[in-house]
Amino acid sequence: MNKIEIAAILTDIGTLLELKGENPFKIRAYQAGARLVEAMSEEELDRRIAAGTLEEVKGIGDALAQKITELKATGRLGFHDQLKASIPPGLVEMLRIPGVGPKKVKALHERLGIDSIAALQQACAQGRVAGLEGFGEKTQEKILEGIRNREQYGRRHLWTEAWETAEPILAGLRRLPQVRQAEHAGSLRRRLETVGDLDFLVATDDPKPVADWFVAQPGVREVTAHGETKASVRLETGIQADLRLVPPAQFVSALHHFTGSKDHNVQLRQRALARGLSLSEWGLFSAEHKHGPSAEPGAPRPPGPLVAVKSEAALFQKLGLAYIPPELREGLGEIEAAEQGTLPELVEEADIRGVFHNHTTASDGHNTLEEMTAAAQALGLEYLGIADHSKSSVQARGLTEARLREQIAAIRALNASGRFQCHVFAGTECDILPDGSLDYPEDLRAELDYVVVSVHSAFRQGREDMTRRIIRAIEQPHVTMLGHLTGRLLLEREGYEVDADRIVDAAVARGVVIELNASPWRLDMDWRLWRKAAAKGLLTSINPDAHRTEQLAYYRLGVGVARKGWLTKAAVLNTKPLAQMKQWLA
DNA sequence: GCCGTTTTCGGCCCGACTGTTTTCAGTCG
Repeated sequence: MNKIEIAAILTDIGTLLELKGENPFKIRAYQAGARLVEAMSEEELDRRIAAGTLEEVKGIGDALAQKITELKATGRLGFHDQLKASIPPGLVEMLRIPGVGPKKVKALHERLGIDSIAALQQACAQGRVAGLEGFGEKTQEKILEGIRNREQYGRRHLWTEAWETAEPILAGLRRLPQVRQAEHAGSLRRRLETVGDLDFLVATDDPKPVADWFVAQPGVREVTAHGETKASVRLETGIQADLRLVPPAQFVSALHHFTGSKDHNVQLRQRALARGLSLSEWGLFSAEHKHGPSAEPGAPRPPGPLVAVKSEAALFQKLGLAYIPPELREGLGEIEAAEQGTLPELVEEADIRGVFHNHTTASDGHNTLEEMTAAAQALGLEYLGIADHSKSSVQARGLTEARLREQIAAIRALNASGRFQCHVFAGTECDILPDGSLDYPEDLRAELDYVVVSVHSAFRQGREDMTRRIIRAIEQPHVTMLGHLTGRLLLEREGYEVDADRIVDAAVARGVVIELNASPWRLDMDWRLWRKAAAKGLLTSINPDAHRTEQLAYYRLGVGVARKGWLTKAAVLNTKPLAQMKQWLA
């Protein structure tokens, strides 16, 4: 059983315990355990299990260590099985309805015998839910609405889609006279590959007109909250947007707070407490009153003196930390690194000098070689790598060997013509065949400036076969880089299963690059794997995989993801200027 | 269930909004 599966079971235990009404801190311990397991590499997990050192990880104690070990060894956990058997599966599903949490599910189940979404819908329609203590007409109506829209509401959104929705709203907010400052926050600002909802933050002394404007925008389908400090709407696309309104003095702490992630915030607040401070969206306060002798349980806490901060950097500094860029705020070790001064100097958009892996009309692209070159030059890029599909990708009009030779000649001629300053590298996206051999022979690969190798067929081979197939492919001569490691399409299709650790090791050993495919649907290899891979010496190339001129700019999206993966300029091949790039490829 | 330069027991991050209440529980982020 791998770490993802183990983490999923720990999370499931947490959910089931919630439905049982268990101690919330016990539930949190399971959830935290799941995240810790996920954040470990497979190797580290194996090593710790074998050595019995799981408990050295802060947040994993006796009970979790034993359960994780049992799951790894047997793939099962008696505790989980029993728990699962004691709770109807429909109850877990009911949790996905907005406004319905564990307490409500428990009440519905115990008092009305409701054990599925279908039964709940029926009970609401019959008016039985409104009569329940703690429920009412509005709750019943909200549940019905939530059931009707649950597919659309539950969906996450591609980062680009969220960005395109958010930008005009942010611009609108900034135009309002009452707005001093406005920013987006949340996973959009952290550049997570998918975004659940949009978070906007506004500094203002006069919140009401701003909130009123927000809920009255075109495209708002439903207003779910409308208060003095917060307004929430559901947009026509199903995406939820939250607006937070704070006085200008609180803007910094609120921006930090709503940028998150949750894990990062929890860790930072714990750090604040350990230093006698209390951190919330309202600012950084002295916390002595909380632990002082006069503090009574349940008594309202007057805030201690405010510790003034003018910027996020100053906020981190007050807590003894270097500035942590938003992309890194995932609670995955950035606070420790900021404390030790070992945060990386992250790659930036301006560092990118050229882009590899792009398609033309020769295969399944929509623009010609010349159009793509002109567009790359317009973006200020020094070089463009063409990589059309190889012959086995028939559906993508993959090039025969003869056609590829023609294309190489055309690219050489274009470079010689002097029509563009932007240099074009002749490459291919060569299929990795099911047995790990390559779609073009060695002599043809040798004629190219670079070779990307990718899997486009036989996705269902299984983890071991797929891993061996890819490793065999990258160990052949004249292979420059591996394309999209897992072939995933975000929100559409899971990637094929691979042992990323072994492939990374093989790539490092052969000096092969693994691409960071920057298409918004792919963003593959996943950012969570890059930090460790780069530490092993792996080089990446941020590749737009453009099929039309506008998509060349996807490299910017890739830079955001590379930053999430802690990558520096030195870890990214296509930050090299043209002359160095030519040398490197020679 | 986890954890300890206050503690091996008694805490565990913090606050807003809604709806159902008349002082607060549940949900959410």
